[in-house]
Amino acid sequence: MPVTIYDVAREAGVSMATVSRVVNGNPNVKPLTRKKVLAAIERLGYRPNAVARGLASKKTTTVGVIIPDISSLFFSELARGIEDIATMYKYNIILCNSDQRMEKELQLINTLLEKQVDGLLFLGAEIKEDHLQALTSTSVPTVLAATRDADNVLPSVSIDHFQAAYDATEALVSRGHKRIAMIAGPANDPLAGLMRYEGYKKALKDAGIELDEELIATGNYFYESGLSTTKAFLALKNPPTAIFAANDEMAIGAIHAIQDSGLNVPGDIEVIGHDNIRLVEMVRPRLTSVVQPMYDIGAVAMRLLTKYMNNENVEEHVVLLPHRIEYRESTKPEQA
Amino acid sequence: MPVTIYDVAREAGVSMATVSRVVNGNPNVKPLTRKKVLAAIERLGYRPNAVARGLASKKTTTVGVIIPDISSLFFSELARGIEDIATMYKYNIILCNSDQRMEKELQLINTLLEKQVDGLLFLGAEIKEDHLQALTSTSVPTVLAATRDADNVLPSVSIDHFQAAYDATEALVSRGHKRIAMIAGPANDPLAGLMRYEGYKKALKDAGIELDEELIATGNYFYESGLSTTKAFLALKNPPTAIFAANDEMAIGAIHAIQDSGLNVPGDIEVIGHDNIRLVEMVRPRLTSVVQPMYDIGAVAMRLLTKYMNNENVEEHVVLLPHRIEYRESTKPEQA
DNA sequence: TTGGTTTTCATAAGCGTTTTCATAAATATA
DNA sequence: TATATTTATGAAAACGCTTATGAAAACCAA
Repeated sequence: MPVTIYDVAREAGVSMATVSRVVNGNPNVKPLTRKKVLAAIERLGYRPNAVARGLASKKTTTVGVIIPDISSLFFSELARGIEDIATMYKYNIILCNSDQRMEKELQLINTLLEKQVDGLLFLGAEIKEDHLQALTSTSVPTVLAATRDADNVLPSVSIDHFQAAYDATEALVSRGHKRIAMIAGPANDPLAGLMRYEGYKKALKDAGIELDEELIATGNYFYESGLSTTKAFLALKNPPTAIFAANDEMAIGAIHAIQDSGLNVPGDIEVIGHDNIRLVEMVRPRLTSVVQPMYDIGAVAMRLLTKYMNNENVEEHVVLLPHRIEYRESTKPEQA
Repeated sequence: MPVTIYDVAREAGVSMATVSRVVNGNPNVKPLTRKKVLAAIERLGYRPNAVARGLASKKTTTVGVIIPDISSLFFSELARGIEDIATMYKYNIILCNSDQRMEKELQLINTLLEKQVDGLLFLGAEIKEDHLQALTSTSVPTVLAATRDADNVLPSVSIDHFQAAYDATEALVSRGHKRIAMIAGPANDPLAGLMRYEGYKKALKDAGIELDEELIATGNYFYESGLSTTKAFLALKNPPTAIFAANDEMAIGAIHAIQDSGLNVPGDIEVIGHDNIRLVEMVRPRLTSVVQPMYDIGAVAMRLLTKYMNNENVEEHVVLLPHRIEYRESTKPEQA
């Protein structure tokens, strides 16, 4: 029923091949012919069928994006970066939520490959052997965003989580704190979970501060867990004087727990978060946070992927974006 | 290079048709044959080509989603609802950001139709004649989510914005307020902007309160605009005693502006927001807000779309989901 | 057995493009 | 003018699958 390239060809009095050339901007078409074809297209309201094109050309101008949870402030910002660059390079995005469940992740990889995506963007936490297996056994280029496989087999774009956490802790140390608590992420999250914890430990060690197990809690990145873990900290006989949370939501939970107990931030306890999501500006006091450039990670990852899809040369397949600390009112000015 | 259905057929000693039947779960295959085919598939690592299938079957099991901005807390929650239901019905999502720019919206509609999506979900603010034109001139079913066209031509899922705003204002009235300010949305946003404003006006009128232009500000839905408009309110010789903001982010901005000026919420000024995004729990005092069930809107819209795609019967093509007010600490308990 | 059903499968015709490949037309070169 | 190049076009073969159509096989009742 819909009008096809064949209809246009007949209407314009040329062959399908010529119509195809016109549609695809092939220069080898006489201007007059091009005009006739364009007129026919207009007259008939022809709309090229991208599926047929995909079959014939073996390109879909579509990339698959596997993301843990699009409703998270963190990932949705990343997704926006991905989509903007994708649009710039004329790609569309098939977006899938994985909830970090490995089984689902593997299944999604498969579905997306069935759909013949030209490339794959994988966001998640842990990259296991099965992931590597699935992602490397295809010729479809893949880039990891905001994560990294242990052996740097796959191209990836992220920040140096260890160093970022080190810097955050160090900032607290340099403010004279001895009892610095950490609300860490789950240990099965090697980067945002484990690496940040390692960075924290190293910073303490370098400062000659002994690790106190009581000051380490594990959260799940949600506000609620920041609230509850901090309540527990405050109940200690010797509570912390500073808290570093592995992400901002938990940090905000920490702030509220502190305030709810009648204490002051940063007066009594200083708090520093991680990621610098938009929320940090929407709390009082506003949250000091390690800037993780989510949008840029998405954008750079997508850009990197386009290079692989075009067989362009790539110098560095593991890119670490810079991080920094954005100081706000949840920490005191550094001592002179 | 990749293995095709033909390879599987040869390997299993059957015809392509039979392989196709097995892959698609057609029951008309002898168990033994099915087993042979499955074994061959396994052995060869066959992965069906969805593009070829799409061309042959004229179904892509893909739906297009046009969304203003995925990085917004509001829309990303909606998107999650859409995606979950889509997954449930075996559809994939092509996600596109429109930034509410009409030109881009129209272009995206076109692109998605080229990609032969089985259905279209459109989220945005204003539905103009051009949108209607583009969306009704195709046989691809479309559902509007979180918005509605003026004449209810297209299927849609949303809430009754007028009534919701009425209720919110009325709640403030019933608490004895006479000077109730509103931070409205842009007037070119017919539902969340205009309708909520109308609801506010009507509630005041019904309460016999005269409209004071000074107490009406227009924001852009961002935190910053809540902050600045409220600062202006506070500078009035006769400032408001209650504020209704057209969305939560602006309401939170309002709270902080009030607190920054040394006043108390809800003691001096009560604040009520709209949408009930996750943020409302992350402020002190926690924000009273009109619940707009974003996730459900997305989910219901997607479900509705599946019905159209399957030619199922649909009783009501314009669905209004219920709203309610969730009371928290930014408002005082109702007077006895 | 016979004839009628029902199952099970193979053949082959699309689906709407892109992309060789070959040829015709136009232009340049000698 | 004749020949060599270049440029424009068309014919037709993929691309990998679904889906009539219809034949063969298997089953059943009489």
